[in-house]
Order: sequence, then C-alpha cells, then structure tokens
Amino acid sequence: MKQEDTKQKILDKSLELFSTQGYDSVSVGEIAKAVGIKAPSLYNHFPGKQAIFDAIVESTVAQYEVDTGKIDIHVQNAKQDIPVFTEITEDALFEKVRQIFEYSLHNESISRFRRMMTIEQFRSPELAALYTRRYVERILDYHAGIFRALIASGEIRSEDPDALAMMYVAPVLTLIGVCDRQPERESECLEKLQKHVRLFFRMVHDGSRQRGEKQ
Amino acid sequence: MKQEDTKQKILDKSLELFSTQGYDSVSVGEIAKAVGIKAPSLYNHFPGKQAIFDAIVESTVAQYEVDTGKIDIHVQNAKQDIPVFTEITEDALFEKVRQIFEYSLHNESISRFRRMMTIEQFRSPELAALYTRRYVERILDYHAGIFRALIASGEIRSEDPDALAMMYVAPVLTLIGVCDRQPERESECLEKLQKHVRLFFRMVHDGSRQRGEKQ
DNA sequence: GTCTATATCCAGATAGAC
DNA sequence: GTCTATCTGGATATAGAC
Repeated sequence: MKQEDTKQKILDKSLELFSTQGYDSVSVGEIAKAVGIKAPSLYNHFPGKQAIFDAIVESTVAQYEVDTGKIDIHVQNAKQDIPVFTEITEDALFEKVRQIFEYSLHNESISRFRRMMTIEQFRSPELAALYTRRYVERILDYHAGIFRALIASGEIRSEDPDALAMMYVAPVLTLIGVCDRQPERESECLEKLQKHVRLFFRMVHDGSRQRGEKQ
Repeated sequence: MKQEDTKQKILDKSLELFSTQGYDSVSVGEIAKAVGIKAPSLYNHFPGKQAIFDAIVESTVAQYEVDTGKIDIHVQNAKQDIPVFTEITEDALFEKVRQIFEYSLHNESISRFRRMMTIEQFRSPELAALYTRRYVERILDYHAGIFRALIASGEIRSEDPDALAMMYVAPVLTLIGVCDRQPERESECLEKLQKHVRLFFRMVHDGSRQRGEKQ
C-alpha cells in the first residue's frame, strides 16, 4: 500500500473512532488495528495522536467547500442561489431541505466529523469557534442573505432577515442533532422537518390565503 | 466533614471536571485533588469512577423538577402556565424567555450537566435518549401545549402547534449551544434572542398591524 | 474515612532490526 | 515502512495500617 493511502486510511479510521468514542477514549493501538498495522508504524505517518486529530480537522475544513458544492449549495456566495428560492413552491422547498438534511446525516465524513466536533467542542476555544462558525453562523448567514433578497423583492414579508434565518435554520439544526444521537428516529424527524418547512413557508408568504381558510 | 458532605462534594467536583474535559479525560486522582482527599479515599464513597458518573446523572435528573419550579416553569403540566402567555406583551414575553435563557446558562449545576451531556451523549443509547428527552422533547411538548391552547382560544393564528413550538424553541436551543461553547458571546446571543422573540411574536399574533406598517 | 504503598494494566511514544 | 521490544508515565483500583 502506498504511503499516502496509509496516511489517508489512518485519518479515515481515526475519524470513525473519534466520532463515536471521542478523542481520549480512542488509543493509538485501536487506530492502528483498524488500519491494519501496529501502533509504532503510525508514527511513520504522524508525529503523535494529537497530530492525527489536527490533520482530520484541517483536511475536513478544506474539503468542506468541495462537498457542499455537490448538493448545489454555495455558502460562500448565497446570491447565486437566490433564484432557486424565488417563486419556489412549498413542496419544492421541502424537497430541497430534505435533500440537504439527508445528505448531512448520511455522508459518512460529514456526519462523523460533525459528531466528533460535538464531542470535542469544549476542548479548546479554537474548536468551539470552528463549531459555531461552521454549524451555526455560516448556515445562518447564507440563509439571511437569501431572505434579505427575497424581502427586498417583495417575495416574502418580514423586516428582519437574520431573525428569519434563525427561525428557519435552527429547527433543522435541532433535528440533525436528534438524528445524530438517535439515528432510528430519522423518519420521525423528517416529518417534523416537513411540518416546519410547511409552516415557515406559509408564514413568510402572504398569509391571507391561510387566514382565509380559518375564518 | 460528614460522610454525606464528602460524597456530595465528590459529585460536585466531578461534574465540574466532566463538564469541561469529558469523562475519559478526568482521572480519579484529579477528582480527589479537587475534593481535597487522596484518590483511594474516593473508593470509600463510590465503588468506581463510572459509579460517580452514574450518580451525577441520577441525582441531577431527580433535581430537575425542583430547579425548574424555581423559575415558574412546570414542564410536567403546561396548562397552569397558559394564563401567563395569554394576552402577554411582546416585551414581557422576551423578558420571560431572557430569564429562562440566563438561568439555564448561569445556574452552575444546570449548565455543567448540560455540557457534560453534550460531550457524553454518544456514550450510550440511554444517554442519547435522555439528552433528546430533556433538552428537546420536553421543551417542545411544553410549548406545544401552550400554543395549542392559544390557538384554540383564538389568541394566535396557526394550524400546527408542534411546528410552532419547534420554530419558537429551536432558536433558543441553538443560542444556548453557542453560549455553552463561547460564553463571551452571551450578549450577542441575547440580542439575537430578542430579535427572534420579537419576530415570532409578530408572526403569530394577527400580522395585519405589521403588514400595515410596511405598505 | 483517610492515608501510604502497591498491584495491575495500558497509554503514548521511541529504538533499532529488517 | 513495518515490525518487536521496550521505556516511561499515569490510569483504576486494592490492601492494610492508623
């Protein structure tokens, strides 16, 4: 096996172990065994256990843009996604959210890294900041940008795109958290997700139709 | 020092350490040092390290009802809190949420236990279920009950109290998560909280006033 | 109940042969 | 690059004196 292949395999197996047990509970012996080598051989690829963890963080952060590009989301510049949201139907919006939701849960590296970060978020201020940036702020900023444009164009009604983004995004984050802990509840969470998207859609689009139904 | 005092001190100091470093990173020697005894003396109070963790979980779960009662929240039966929400003003609602928010962050045992659970949530299916029950479901159920009553009484407009509860609660949970990781961002999160409550309040109460302002 | 001393084990990491 | 052998330190836990 090539040198770089082994190095990558160490990263993969380490992430797999770290994401379920946490950094401290995993021994270098365990990692080595999962990779198929003996513990001392690990030190030909990394200077120590902490270096493996650091490399995982660094490389996953780097690959973030690549992966998110695959599902047609570009957090960097939300503007190019605004047309997707304009004039979208309720069902199409849910389908879009469902796609991102399931991708986040089932993509192994994405999901494992998120769970590892959840466990290790208090390990250092840097990790804490990374967690908030990646799993809260960027998602909020992205959606706030879209909502800001939709408000300006009169597509939806509201005065606060940031608060609107929080209201739209936070339930999704909460449901992802539930599924990370209890994957067996995914279908239940998908239903809640659909109800959420439905309610949100109806609230931001001119509510007169819905109120008309009630009265 | 009395026997029970020492036992309680072990629980307190252990929680303090577990909540920042996680179970595996804390040694019984560290705990003993924090308590002011030597490691072997711990074994007069608990059969082992795991037993300390278990006792923390058990006793904190038991004290949950007591603590929440102090801030006038009774998750068990939401009905008695419905009058508090009826005809409430926007400012009063925020003040109420702010109070709970800050209590959750600054009450030491509450906050530490939550952070410990965040770190250890993947340790077992039982802990995962406890986390979801305590930090998601109970809060959602409580608010869904209130919203259901408010919808029935015509106080607010909506058709889905569960989705409404998710929309109302999830941003609060997200912001608590941010503050757990980065306590220095509390004031920033309080502002986001206020904006959220404000937007939510205006959305659920008949929106004609707000739409009138915009046109 | 607390201590010292100790047993046992396993962790991360290194040396050096192949 | 991989291995075996080994070092060193620290972990949980126990024995038994005070």
